[in-house]
Amino acid sequence: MNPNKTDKLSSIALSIFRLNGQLIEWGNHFTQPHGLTSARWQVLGAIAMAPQPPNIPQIAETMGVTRQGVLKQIKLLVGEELVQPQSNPAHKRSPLYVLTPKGQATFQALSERWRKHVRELAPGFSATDLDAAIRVLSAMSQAHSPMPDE
Amino acid sequence: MNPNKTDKLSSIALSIFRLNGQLIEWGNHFTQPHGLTSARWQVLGAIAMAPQPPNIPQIAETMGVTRQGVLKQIKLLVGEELVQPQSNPAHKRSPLYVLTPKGQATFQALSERWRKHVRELAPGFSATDLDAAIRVLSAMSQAHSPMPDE
DNA sequence: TAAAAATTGACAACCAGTTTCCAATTAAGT
DNA sequence: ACTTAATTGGAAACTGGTTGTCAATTTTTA
Repeated sequence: MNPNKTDKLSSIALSIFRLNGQLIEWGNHFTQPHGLTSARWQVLGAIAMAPQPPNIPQIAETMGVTRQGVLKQIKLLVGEELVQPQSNPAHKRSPLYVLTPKGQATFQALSERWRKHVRELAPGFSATDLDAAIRVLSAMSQAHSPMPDE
Repeated sequence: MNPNKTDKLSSIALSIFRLNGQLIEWGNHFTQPHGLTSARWQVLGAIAMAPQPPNIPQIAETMGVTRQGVLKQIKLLVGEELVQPQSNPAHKRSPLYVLTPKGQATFQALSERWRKHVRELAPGFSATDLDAAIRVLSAMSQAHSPMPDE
């Protein structure tokens, strides 16, 4: 076999960059009919999937971005009445966020469309390949995780 | 049927987003001693690896970004004297770009450090897993490639 | 060959993320 | 309990990408 492992890793890194751009672009078109973007869809999902209503740093943590990045999207989502702050008994300044009924409806509709899309894609993939890909991505993530605070 | 495959694809999509951010961040630290960033390193690489000196749209094509995005980085790279425009016989307004000696030295040093880094990582990965990951990423890329111009 | 279409660089406006500050709040240490 | 440290929202400046528009240049086509 031709490219050695180091070349394969390099090629995967470049694929990640390219695919990230493609997925964001694709998601922008996908969510446009619902008045959303890839970024806001992700935040909506992080709130919807959280076991408890999360505050901003918790959303940022699960998404792997900074809390400032989440903050900007949250303000927009609140403005669009898809998300609502909820007073936090444990922290006066840091509200918890929940989906409004409109937000729930939007997220549910998007989830349905997304699942349908992925179901159509799935037959093109082998389950063992997918497992292998998950192993590789998770190991790369581990290997390039942020430095311990210096 | 295999209801797991759809979940696996979803989880891979989220991994892509997270890993993209991590790799960019990691690359910024990695290239900082050379006065570069992830973005400029990638452009430098696209020029270094091209079989012929490319113009801006060609660089954009191989990187999977827009020519405007490349344009901004190119202006910076030219300003830092890592890259040089070269008059294009075939197009008066669209120069071809080559690395300056300084640019070659920088890219070579970075390549060496990168290969070393990846060689250290490689033993943690199975070659068949890497091949599977490449298949998955390439299929996902195919499935979400930009719509044919409408 | 002349006219229409596509390509290209340049610039501006925007989106989504980052870092860097700051002030308010909460948590920890003594 | 008091002081200090860590967390948090907020705003600003910056990076790196996008789209859109425009004028200059190919390229195509009629």
